[in-house]
Amino acid sequence: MKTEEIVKKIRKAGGRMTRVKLGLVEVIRNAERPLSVKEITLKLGKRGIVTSRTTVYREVDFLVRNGLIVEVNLYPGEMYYELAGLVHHHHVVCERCGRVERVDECGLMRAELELFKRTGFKVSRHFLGFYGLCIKCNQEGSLLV
Amino acid sequence: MKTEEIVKKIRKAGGRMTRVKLGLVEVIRNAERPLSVKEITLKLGKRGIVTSRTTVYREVDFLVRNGLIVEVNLYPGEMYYELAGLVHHHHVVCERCGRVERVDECGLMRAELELFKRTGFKVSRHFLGFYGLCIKCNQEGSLLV
DNA sequence: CTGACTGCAAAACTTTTGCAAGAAG
DNA sequence: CTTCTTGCAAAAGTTTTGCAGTCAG
Repeated sequence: MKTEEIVKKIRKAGGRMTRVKLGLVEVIRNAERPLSVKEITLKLGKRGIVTSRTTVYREVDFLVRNGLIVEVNLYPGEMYYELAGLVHHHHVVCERCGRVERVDECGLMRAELELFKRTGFKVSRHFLGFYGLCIKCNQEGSLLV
Repeated sequence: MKTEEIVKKIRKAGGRMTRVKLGLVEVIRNAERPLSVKEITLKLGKRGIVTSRTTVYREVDFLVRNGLIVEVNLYPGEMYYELAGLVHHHHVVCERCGRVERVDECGLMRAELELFKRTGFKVSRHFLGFYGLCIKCNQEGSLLV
């Protein structure tokens, strides 16, 4: 999604172009994994956009409601966000070092179709996360705690 | 998992047989979907086991650490729990009426194997939830809001 | 000007922790 | 009698809300 398109969507939704809104989209666009509100606020600060967490919560809410970013229920305790409209993918979470990576491709479309045929449940989205040990932590596992 | 086996596991872990621990396992065993701590506390109360949420949090923690129940990251905001050792399955969540149902069977084993071959990431568990409209809400969708 | 945005303080929630009293084994 | 359990109160952490001042269009 290009900046132009984003600006258009924000305008269409009655939103105003503020430093937080634009910065937030940039921060999320440049992140290589979903970010929490705390992380977003920090990254905004590093770009010189000092703001309150309250404002970030409100802007995130606005952007989610208008389909510019999406919630990712990656880990309990807090919600994560990533850019909407990415190629469909899922996440791999290392439970030791916390690294999060994307897994492109997903073969769940057929499963959803069959679910619908069998039960009438119409899936609009799904969440899939793999939790385990990344290759690095797996190798270190035998040495360290 | 039978009650006997559960009692044995609790003993082995150094836990004591208290009304909360036993009641909690029964409540979760009889639930047809994962329950939150709030729900567990309520259901315990209905069985005459009045306790504090603090205690439920602690017992849940004990039971998770000892593999008797498992966390289910079903919905943001709070954690859900269900009995461990069930046949591997996932959940379908209706975003309108909130109904949660199980979907047995899951074809992710091969995906995990391929992930390991490709990246060395060793999956220990995965979470998959389908979110959408159940058949009832889907039909009412055109009539109501 | 009007309505959206901002930020502080405070509230609402879930979850965790300290501590002293109570109970299981 | 040892150590786990319990529950209250308080703390910690995320998220929401009220309100008054600010700013975009």
